[in-house]
This record gives sequence, structure tokens and C-alpha cells, in this order.
Amino acid sequence: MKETMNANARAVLEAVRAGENHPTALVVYEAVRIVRPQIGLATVYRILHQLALQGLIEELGQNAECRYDARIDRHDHAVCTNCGTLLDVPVEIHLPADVLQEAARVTGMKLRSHEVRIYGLCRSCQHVDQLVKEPGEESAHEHR
Amino acid sequence: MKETMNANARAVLEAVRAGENHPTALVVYEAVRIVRPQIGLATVYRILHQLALQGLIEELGQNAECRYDARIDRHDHAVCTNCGTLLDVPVEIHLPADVLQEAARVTGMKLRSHEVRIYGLCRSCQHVDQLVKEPGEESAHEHR
DNA sequence: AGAAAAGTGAGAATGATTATCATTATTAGG
DNA sequence: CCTAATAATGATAATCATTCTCACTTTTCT
Repeated sequence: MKETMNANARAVLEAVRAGENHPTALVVYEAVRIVRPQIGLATVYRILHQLALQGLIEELGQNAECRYDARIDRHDHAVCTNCGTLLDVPVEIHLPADVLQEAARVTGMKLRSHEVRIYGLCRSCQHVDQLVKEPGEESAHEHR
Repeated sequence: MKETMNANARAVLEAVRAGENHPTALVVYEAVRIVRPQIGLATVYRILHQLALQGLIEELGQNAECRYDARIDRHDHAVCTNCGTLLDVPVEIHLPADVLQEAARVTGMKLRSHEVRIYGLCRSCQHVDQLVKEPGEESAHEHR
């Protein structure tokens, strides 16, 4: 990975920063094309990944497969940023109702439910990490 | 939608309930095939959607497109369950560090970050809802 | 310059999900 | 029981986002 950023990467980063709400890759692509008409979609994806790796942007909700949950009471989840594993958090994390109401109010949402997500490495990925990575090296920081 | 459940639907619900951690559609399909070998993948998807609509199970992380976020400081999100819109919550929702640590400990995760997600209807979907739905009728309850 | 390395774009490939549609089961009357 | 209407099903094609491949161009380094 190179640290200096070329014109394509700068344009992509600019597009994400300028984008209203969390643009999708396609939206970024279309925005960038205005200024760099020859750029390809694959390049946009590549650059988005690199920017995320460098910690300059974050990927949200990147998890191809839908998962199904038989627990229908309110509860929270732990997500492994390495393998995508999704675990129930078996303890209650309480959020005061007025805090949630306030968050709903300022975003204009009609609140229906909420969830806390904790991100990190699951047990097995912690072990793999020890074997594969140099000490001190960090792995990809992605929200899945 | 019918309220009584046939053998296929019962088998699918059973598979989701028995599945270790939030099985994917494919995992459910394979589990169900043991008991109903002739079932098709499309039927499994159909039944999973119906079960979610009836509120018997929940769909997690169902949001095809990845979104990119230029805000890299910790913050929370509001998700519209109808159109998938993703908004930043512009107020800080504080969670005590010890609560997060405890959640990480019981799930075996190495904690890296966390996020609160509030789910509901965004402003524009609230308006559409008024026009389209009968009063009192609820729309699909899906986590995207 | 000239070689090695990095970046690129077009299009093919992949993987999850959804749509289509002809066929088969179920149900409700008669 | 027989039948017509209706719902459910499975095979397969279609779709959509994302990733891969690869030949080609650009940059970097000496």
C-alpha cells in the first residue's frame, strides 16, 4: 500500500466526504465520473477498500449474506470484523428510553427498535491472528 | 398470508431455532433438506421472508449494498427499516466502558469498537406510510 | 533510458437473492 | 367423491452488488 494518494483516490475520497448520507459504491462511482470520466467501477471499489484499510473511511453494512435470528426479544449483537460471525450478546445492555427518544427525534425517525453492536475479533479469529500477523500489525477495520 | 403453517414452514422455523448462530439462508436450506429432501432453495427464501413478516424470526444484516462513511470518529446510526436509508445520529449516545467490556467478555470477543443502531421509519417513509397503509397496520419489521 | 512495480479499465465470474412459470397440493363447495 | 379455485412448490433464469482476471499503461527507481 502506498501512502501518497493519486488523483483517482483523491477524487473518490472527496466524493465520499461530499456525499450526503453514506453513499453506495455506485453513487461514489457516478460522482467521481463527473470529474474523471474514464475511471472504471472496479477501480472505485479497489480504492474504497484501500481507503477503508487506511482508516480514512469506513465500510458500513458490508455483509453479503442475510442471517436469520429466532430470538425475537430485543437483544444485542457482537460482530467479528474478520470473519463476519454474528453472536448474540447474552447480557442486557440498557439504554435509557429518553436517550433513544432524543436520538430518534434529532434524526427524524419513528423509533421502532434498537440494537447495540460490538465489533472486534471473535475467539477463533484472535487465534488465527496470532499465527498469521506480525505483533503490532493491525487487521482490516471494517464494520460488517 | 396464511396463519396455519405447513410442513415446509415448520421445518424452516425449526431449523432457524435449532441453528447455532444466526444461520444463513443456505445453512437453513441444507438443514431442512435432511428432513425434506425435495425442498427448493427458493421455497426456503420465501418461507424465511414470511416468517420474518409474521414476526416469528428476524432478518439480520439484510442490506445488499455496502455504504461508505467519511466520519471515522465513533458515532451511531439510524436505519430505516423500510427504505434502508442510513443516517448518522448527531448526538452522542454514551455506553459505560465496563458494560461494553462485560459484553465483550461474555461473547469472547476482543473489543475494537461499538455502535448503537436505532431502527424505524425515516421521515419520508413515515409520510408514504400514512398514504399507503391503513391506520394501525404495521409494515414489515426487518433489520437491514 | 529501461526494468520493476503499481495502477488501471473492460469485461468475465461469482455469490446471494429474487422473479418466473409450469406443475402439484390443498381447500371449499356441491 | 368430484371439481374448480387457490395456494404452494421446485427448477431455472434473471438480477444486482461485488470481486477477479488480465493485458495494458503509468509511475518509480536507478
